[in-house]
Amino acid sequence: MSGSRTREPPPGAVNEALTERGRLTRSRILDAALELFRERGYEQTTMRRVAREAGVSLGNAYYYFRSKEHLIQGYYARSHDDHLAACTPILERETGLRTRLRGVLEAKIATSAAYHQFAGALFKTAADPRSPLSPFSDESEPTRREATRLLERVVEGSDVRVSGDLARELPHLLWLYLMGVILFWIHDDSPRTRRTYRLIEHTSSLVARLIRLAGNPLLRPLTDSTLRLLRELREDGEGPGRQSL
Amino acid sequence: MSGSRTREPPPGAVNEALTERGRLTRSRILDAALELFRERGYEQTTMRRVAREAGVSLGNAYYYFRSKEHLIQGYYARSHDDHLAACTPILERETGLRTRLRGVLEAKIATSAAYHQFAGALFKTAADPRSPLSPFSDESEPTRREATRLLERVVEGSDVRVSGDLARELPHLLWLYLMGVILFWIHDDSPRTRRTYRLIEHTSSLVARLIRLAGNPLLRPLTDSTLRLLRELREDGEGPGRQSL
DNA sequence: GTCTATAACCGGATAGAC
DNA sequence: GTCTATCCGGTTATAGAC
Repeated sequence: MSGSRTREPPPGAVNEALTERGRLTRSRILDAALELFRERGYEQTTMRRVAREAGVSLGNAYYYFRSKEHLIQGYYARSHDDHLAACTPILERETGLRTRLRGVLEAKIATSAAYHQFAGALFKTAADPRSPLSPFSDESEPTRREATRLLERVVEGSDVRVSGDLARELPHLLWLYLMGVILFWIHDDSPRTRRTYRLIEHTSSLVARLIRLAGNPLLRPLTDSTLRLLRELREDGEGPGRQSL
Repeated sequence: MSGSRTREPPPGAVNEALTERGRLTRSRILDAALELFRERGYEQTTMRRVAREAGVSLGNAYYYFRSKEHLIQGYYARSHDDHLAACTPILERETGLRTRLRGVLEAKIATSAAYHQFAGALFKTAADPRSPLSPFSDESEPTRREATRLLERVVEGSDVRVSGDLARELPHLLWLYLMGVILFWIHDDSPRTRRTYRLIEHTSSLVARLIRLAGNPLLRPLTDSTLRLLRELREDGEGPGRQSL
């Protein structure tokens, strides 16, 4: 509200401007935070405790992370890296679209398992459109782009050929699909999130079949309208931000 | 944490056990809160201020609303009532599925317009699966059921005939679709949320066409798998809660 | 038993000294 | 870059008035 940003903004996610000691301190704080998040969840973890575990003062923790929420960015980055690593063997081995899709989705859930409880609280702040943590925000753009790129590889490396317009939009649509699966997973309290795996098993097959059908004459008008809609929505955003759905 | 609920739980959403004066006080508090939310948003509204505007003490406000978040339940109820009222003429007049669907969705957005900014913050707490405010929570079941019922009327009153299995699942699917539109709206910062209206215009048409196509032999297997999946997911929830997606 | 008011507590966030 | 001292607002405890 009373926005008078007189001084340099705190480092935040960017490590570049930090000294060697600074980078170390920052990483100590982040490690402590992630461990506490895993152990007792987000809400139950106080900034005071994070600072204490990391061996720094409260104010110092705020020097490196503008807010408690900003600690979550660290989680995002790490999570995506884990996911990428887990996907590589699948994408190198498999060629079936359904199998590739399923493997990538399952890998996301599997690598996130330890943070299932935590992810609920995480999503709470992520859902706020004004939060930099929103998956739709400008600040999340790099991670979002990387994830979309991964989904592009899923299609490209498969034995299914997709035509021009659809090929362009498909990665974005699949990213939305991934978001939906994650949303489901967050709400899934079945043992070992069994239901999410079932959801993935069935929907990956559905989605793969749909993609194959998209070019069929019966569905052609529907496919075209959908693609036109997506393009329009992407284009008519005014001002900066929020353009890429 | 130290949970010793020795006394009766505060009234909360249920008005029944209140005296006339109590009901009045409660409503004064809610009115004050909603006005402040509209004026300055959720975060910027303090409980102290709400109490002051309503002419009661801070403690008194907490007597009627367990937490700041619980004030939001009042918003939900009022919002749904407004929506219902705005829908009635449309549902009585129109018979085309596309038109009915579009009208109902547009009514939701139009009646919520004044709370657009507020809704962002609202969604923040609503996205937490453990929050009673989550649209998927047990506590939201009544409102969810009413909304689903409304969408059932959209289909039933139309000139499109839908077969047994699909007819049963369709209202739930349309409710999910509505949630998706609301999610988009929350993130939509175009002037007068123009993009959301465009989204509704196009997707209502798409969805209506899809519903008509669902019975087609080409799509039959896909339709059937989808319905089977939905039934399965609904059924294999263990324990109470979270059963109805 | 129904309701109101006051005084804390606790944790996220900030200011400013070193 | 790091600390200490505060602020501020959600929440709770509790004392009592009707």
